[in-house]
Amino acid sequence: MYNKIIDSLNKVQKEAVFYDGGSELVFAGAGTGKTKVLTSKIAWLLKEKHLYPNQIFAATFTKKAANEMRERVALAIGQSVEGLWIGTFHSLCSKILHIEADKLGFTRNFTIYDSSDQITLLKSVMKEINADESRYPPKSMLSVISSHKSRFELPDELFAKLNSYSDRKIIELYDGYQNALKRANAMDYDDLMLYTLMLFEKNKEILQKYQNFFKFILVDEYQDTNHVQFLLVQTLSGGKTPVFAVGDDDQSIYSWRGAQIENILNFAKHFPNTKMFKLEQNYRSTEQILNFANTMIDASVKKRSGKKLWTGTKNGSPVKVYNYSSDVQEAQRVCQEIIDAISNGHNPSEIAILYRTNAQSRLFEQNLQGKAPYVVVGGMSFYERKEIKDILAYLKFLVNPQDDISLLRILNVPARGIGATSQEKIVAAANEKGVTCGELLVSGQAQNLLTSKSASGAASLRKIIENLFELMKTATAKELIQQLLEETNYIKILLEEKSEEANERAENVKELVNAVSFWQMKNEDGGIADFIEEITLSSAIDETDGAAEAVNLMTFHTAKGLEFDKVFLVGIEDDILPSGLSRDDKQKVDEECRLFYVGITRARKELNCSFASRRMRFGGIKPMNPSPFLDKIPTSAYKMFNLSNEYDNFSFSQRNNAEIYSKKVFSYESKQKNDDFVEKRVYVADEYIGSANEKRLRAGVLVRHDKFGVGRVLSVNGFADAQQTTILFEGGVRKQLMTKIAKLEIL
DNA sequence: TTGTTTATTCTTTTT
DNA sequence: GAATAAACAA
Repeated sequence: MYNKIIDSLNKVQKEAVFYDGGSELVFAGAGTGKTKVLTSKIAWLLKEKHLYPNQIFAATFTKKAANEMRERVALAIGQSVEGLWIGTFHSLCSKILHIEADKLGFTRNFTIYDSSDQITLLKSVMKEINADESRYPPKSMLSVISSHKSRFELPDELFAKLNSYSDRKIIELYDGYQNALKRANAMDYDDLMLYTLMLFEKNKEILQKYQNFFKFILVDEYQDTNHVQFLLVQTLSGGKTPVFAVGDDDQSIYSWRGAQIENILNFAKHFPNTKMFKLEQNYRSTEQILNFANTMIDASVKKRSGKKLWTGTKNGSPVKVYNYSSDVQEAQRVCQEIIDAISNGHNPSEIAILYRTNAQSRLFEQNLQGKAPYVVVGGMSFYERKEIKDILAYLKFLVNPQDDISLLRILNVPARGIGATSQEKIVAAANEKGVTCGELLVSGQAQNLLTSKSASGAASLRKIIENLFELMKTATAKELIQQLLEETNYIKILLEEKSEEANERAENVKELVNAVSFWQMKNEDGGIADFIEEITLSSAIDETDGAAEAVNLMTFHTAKGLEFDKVFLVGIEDDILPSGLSRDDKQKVDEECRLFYVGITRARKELNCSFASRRMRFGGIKPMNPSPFLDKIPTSAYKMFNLSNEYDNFSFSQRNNAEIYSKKVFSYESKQKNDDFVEKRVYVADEYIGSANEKRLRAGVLVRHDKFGVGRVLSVNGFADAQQTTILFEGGVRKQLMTKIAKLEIL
């Protein structure tokens, strides 16, 4: 098998795999066999260089990629690769930290806080130091903190170079947040890497241990590494261990998460005697799709390493670009085409709908519902649901009793009479005594602080927790969660509500038990702590069942690394792609362009892009324009279909119906409410008409032409250079003009 | 203290 | 439109 795989490599791929002179950087364009090269390299190291699996450190971007590579390596060398250090930076660091936690003042069973835990914790810190939430929005504070962390900027140094009050408060928050995490024996995502790096910097013996341990370091998706990750690789390599980095600057789409595209562009400077390889032969897409991608990114992004993908695959079908009248029509048409394709024998799992934001999935789901199997990857995950987070909070507290965030979440869940006032009392007492809330509760001191009703609630929670602590010593993960549900009556209380929603929640909780059981079968000696860590470090893509035969719906970001025969890129509109929040910053716009590029290059055989002229956004219908990225592509690179004048009335009435149902107007009896309904309806219609009054060129707008004078636009067809405007001028003169040439002034 | 309704705010991407 | 916060009633 090994020889067969090596033989199937092309010339450059072979050179990269067999190179034996130190660090390497492989620029691997989309679909050029990146994973193949990585797995071949690992197989080569094991087979030809006789390394042990545990001497190889390989960082990937998702767990799914790691698993896939592990399997492929095992297949190639025909034996198990147990012990291979392969995973995301987060999970690899977590593995090291679990071993070395005590050197950093944590215990082995520290908790990893997810984003909602982070917000709760930060908010509690803000309360403590009197930071106003409207002035310091927790969410944006967290992103500031995160970017400091990803650049390895610690609170102490930041305090040293302060200049204004505002800065100081933010660093105080950062500092307070870090201390609170430590008190809770918890780390956030950034901490996993930050603390590993700090461990290596502080403790040279430990660093040497790992440096001697690893004989080869591989990093996938190198363009998406942040500064701390770069430092980790550099430190671990120590200038000696070869680093094999693979990446594509054209697919750098995570700068908002701290990724530095400079890492890949400056790789040769950072690692001595780097050998560079460029993979440019694409094995995935048709010539038409590649041409579409290449011309788009060539024209839009200047700062690139520069490479040109090419393919031997001719005879593909042209890329299609559709202009729809509305988001509703877009969803209907796209879904109908998919349904037809499936009935013509297409495999649903080879079809994908990709969009910029998760919110866009809804209309597509509605139109596929009951007509075609589909999966929505990402968005609100199963583990983010209230009921699941509740149960997990119990489990997290049991694993790490210092975890106050989890304790406060379950303090009154299910309701046991410990409201906001009681909770504040406990928190205040804990702060005063310098202990955790958990300690107060378990020791029984919490009860003494409270009024009789709340005190008995606290006592019953204490009892539950003590029982579970005891059970945890002997029970399996599955038994523990079952007993937990039993003692808290969680499911029973839900079922007593007798509402559809509560029933569904109860079902979800049962599903969690199933998930634990299933996991336990695969991880026989794993404890509940391992289960929790696995799900907190999983991404949406890891959770999806690859075997499911279903149409895939996901964001451009989530789609990175995947490929499908038939791809629909929807909502390719200005203000969505690029996002309105990126529009003013050239660097951000470039990243959005690369995001579009990532989307395009997911397609193997067929690519369809679409944009709508109107779209429901922020609770209203807004006029939309095609993405400026489409303008950059020569019209010869695709086939344009303008359907913006069809089905207008249909989408109109459907929207009004949606309005009626969403407001539940029919459920109101009173006359007054019915009047509201009428008003609402008029309002909706007004918005449609209102859109024409905006300073945009579309039907209804008054324009002035140098020669023909003032006229009213009847219709606008096509876009970019090919866009034509039909105008009825004063005196009944009707003209069809090329927008680009006829300098129209919008009145 | 708890559950419900109303008001307000904020709308990107995720390990 | 949705999620969250605030206000209110019980």
